[in-house]
Amino acid sequence: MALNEKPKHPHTLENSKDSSVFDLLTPEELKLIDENKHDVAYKPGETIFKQGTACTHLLAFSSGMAKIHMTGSNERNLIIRLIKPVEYITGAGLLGDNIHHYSVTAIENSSVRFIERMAFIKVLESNMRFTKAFMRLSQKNLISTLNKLLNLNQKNNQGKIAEALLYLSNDIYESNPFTLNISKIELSEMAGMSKESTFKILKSFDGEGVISMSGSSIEILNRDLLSQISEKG
Amino acid sequence: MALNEKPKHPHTLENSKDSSVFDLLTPEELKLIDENKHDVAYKPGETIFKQGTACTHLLAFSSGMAKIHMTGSNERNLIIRLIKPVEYITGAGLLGDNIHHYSVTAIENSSVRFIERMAFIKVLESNMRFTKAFMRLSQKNLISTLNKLLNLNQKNNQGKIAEALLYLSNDIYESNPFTLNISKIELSEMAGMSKESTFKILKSFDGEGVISMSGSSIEILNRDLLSQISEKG
DNA sequence: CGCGAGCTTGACGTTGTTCAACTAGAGTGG
DNA sequence: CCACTCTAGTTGAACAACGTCAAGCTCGCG
Repeated sequence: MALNEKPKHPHTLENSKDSSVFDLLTPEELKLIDENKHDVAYKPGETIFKQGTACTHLLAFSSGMAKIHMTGSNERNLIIRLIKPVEYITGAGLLGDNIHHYSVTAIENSSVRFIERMAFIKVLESNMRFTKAFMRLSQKNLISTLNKLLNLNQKNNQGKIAEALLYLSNDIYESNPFTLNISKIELSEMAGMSKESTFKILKSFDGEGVISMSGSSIEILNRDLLSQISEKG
Repeated sequence: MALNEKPKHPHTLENSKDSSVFDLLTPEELKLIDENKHDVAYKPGETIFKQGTACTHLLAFSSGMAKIHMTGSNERNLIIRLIKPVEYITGAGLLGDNIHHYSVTAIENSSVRFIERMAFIKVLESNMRFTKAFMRLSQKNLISTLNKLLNLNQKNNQGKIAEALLYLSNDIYESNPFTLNISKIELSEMAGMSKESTFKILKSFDGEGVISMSGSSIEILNRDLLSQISEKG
């Protein structure tokens, strides 16, 4: 937390209201974690871990913002979702094949706590409330991935952009208007389409009065219509 | 198992070699499960549970075959994956919001064991080896969902069909040639595209000697080329 | 017998990607 | 300090991919 020099978006800090599953631990368990962790600070654009590498630590994302993304055989990039504190990241392989199945890259100055796999597993073994809370978090991630799968597959490009804008306003920035801390190219990678299509659709939304956009700041003017576009898409 | 009158595809039974996580339970734990379960038999096409309904049981899929699928706001259907025994199904909400986030429908005569949520949670609490094994299975599901997300988003239709055929041959039927027990419309829902495109691509693969298809039986003739199409797609 | 579902094919139009060209700003090295 | 380069952003035109529509076919079932 102390590592985060000057967060551009103060709301990321407010979100520490998301109570951490680690609050469920006993002092001894916290001590075990504490003896088997290290903290690292990242600047925007820096890779926290990369898809395909060995997965040996649980990540506690403490401050800043990051993106979870994947690369397929065609070198194109898909952003699965954005990460805000406090979030725990397993790389989808921590308890299985010990391989990271996606990459995580910092978007803002961020601090991350790396907790050694065995210490994490020991705590899982000793604290069932923690384990159950952790399983609930995992299920939430699965649900959001399933919804993303459905949305990207079934919606047209307008629907995908509408969806992405609502996601950013509701879940990430929790404000309206909001200022993007990701490039519009990254927005296109979130929506799973070409950057050109993204620009054109944003422009048309702006022209039709659904949103108002200037530079990287966006205001949703007609939330109902945007929701409809996202639904019908 | 006894419920499955006449499986069309004997390989589904052979797959009981997938050792069940329930083998890790003690006699007392098995007794608890046994006292809080019921078994149901399904015919092809019957709904086992539906997206949006309350999620109160863990499903142990014991015999037959089924599909996990989702429906979006546009009424179109997407098949997430196929289910063979033995597999455990949480509806993605068993430990979280207690809502099924996808539907499961039988493809063949199938038998399913419904285990009451609280009995399952009690066993989780009493048996950490079981819990860890269960978490590993959950991560495997997440990984396959993430890969599906990437594939459907980044591959062209030829690549999607190639992928689907390889999945069916390698993971589902574990044979070549194989006979589809799903319709080609369902194949198109697996690949996330229109049925017409599916037909045309299958026909072109057949014409080019990549596969040989007659009715619902398909043989992969050039696995390397099919893999390449799936990769490049 | 008739109906509906799956299947099949071709024509057509839309959507969305690709390509190409250009601007602006940030960072680099001479 | 200027030229150079690289990336993000922006737009339009051309093209390809894909979905939709329409028509007809077969088969199993009521």
